[in-house]
Amino acid sequence: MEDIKARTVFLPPTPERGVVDLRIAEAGLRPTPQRSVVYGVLLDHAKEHPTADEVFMQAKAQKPEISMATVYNCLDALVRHRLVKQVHLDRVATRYCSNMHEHAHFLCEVCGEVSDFEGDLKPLSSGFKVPKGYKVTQSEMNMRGVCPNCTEKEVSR
Amino acid sequence: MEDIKARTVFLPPTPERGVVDLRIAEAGLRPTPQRSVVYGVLLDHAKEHPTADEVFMQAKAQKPEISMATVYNCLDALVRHRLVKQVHLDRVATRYCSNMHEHAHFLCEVCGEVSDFEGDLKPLSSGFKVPKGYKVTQSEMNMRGVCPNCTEKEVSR
DNA sequence: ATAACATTTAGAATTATTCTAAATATTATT
DNA sequence: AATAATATTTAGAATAATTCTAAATGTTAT
Repeated sequence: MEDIKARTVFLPPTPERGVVDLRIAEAGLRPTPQRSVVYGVLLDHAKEHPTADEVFMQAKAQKPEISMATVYNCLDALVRHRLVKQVHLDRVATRYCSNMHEHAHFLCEVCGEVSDFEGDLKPLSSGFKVPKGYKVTQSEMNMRGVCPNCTEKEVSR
Repeated sequence: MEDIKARTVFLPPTPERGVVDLRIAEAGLRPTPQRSVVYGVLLDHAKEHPTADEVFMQAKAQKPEISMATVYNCLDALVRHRLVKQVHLDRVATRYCSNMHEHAHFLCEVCGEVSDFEGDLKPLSSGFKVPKGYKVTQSEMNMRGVCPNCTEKEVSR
């Protein structure tokens, strides 16, 4: 079945339009229509970990005048205000993630799909020795390998 | 002092030329002059976590005919054969790391310097729940924040 | 109402990376 | 040793992601 537990554990229900603006405001950002759309797209597509380009296309469907530059501006603002996280999985496009619960990312090297893994990113509890004097504000844990779907297909060759 | 423990803990002595070729061969790669130079640069500059472009410039100093395409080819070959690791810290250029001991990376958001932190990247020991069926072959842990040098400077303003 | 400031926009510019096809080097086969 | 097959390197073009720029628009403060 397509219902892989790892991908569903964390996802909170998508908030209604309006709540999105509230969250943006709470984060200390002015809730412009563009930011709402961009953040809304990310909340609706948290599982897919979309790239800036994918966000742009989705956003455009809702607000045809929006520009790529604005998407980048909004994404940067949302990241700075801790509403979304950047995911740096490989040499190509950065992905964005609106799931702010502690979790790691997994990239399937066969199909390219990104999944969420539960766990603690706080350096100490995750077993990393942060040397004295370093102030850690963000962490990111990424893994790669083969997802269950692709393992199955490989076996049946 | 500049001698930050976190950055020196892991670094093995740079192997002599020839040993470099041996290691490349052991990894199952043909040791071409270009690969030796590229791998040598990475071993000599492990602390700096250079980008492809920085590797290119260093390599060029030793072998002026080398091309950027070759640097990318070599880096990819070295990564595939597990002699070096890619470090994906942000939206810009990928960095390369010849230190294959278990460790995390830390990016100082003020000065941009990358440091190594000791710790275990194996998902289980680092506290991540890998769901059944996922095969993890590589992990990467990245943190960001402010390094001791920059914290000091900020305080003294 | 006006000034100051923030945000958005289109498009150009930049940067990192990949692709392409020819040249060169290496290894295997005769 | 000569030839064929294969792998690697090369320069440069092409692509893709991201950043920059300057003008237009929108918002907040005076």
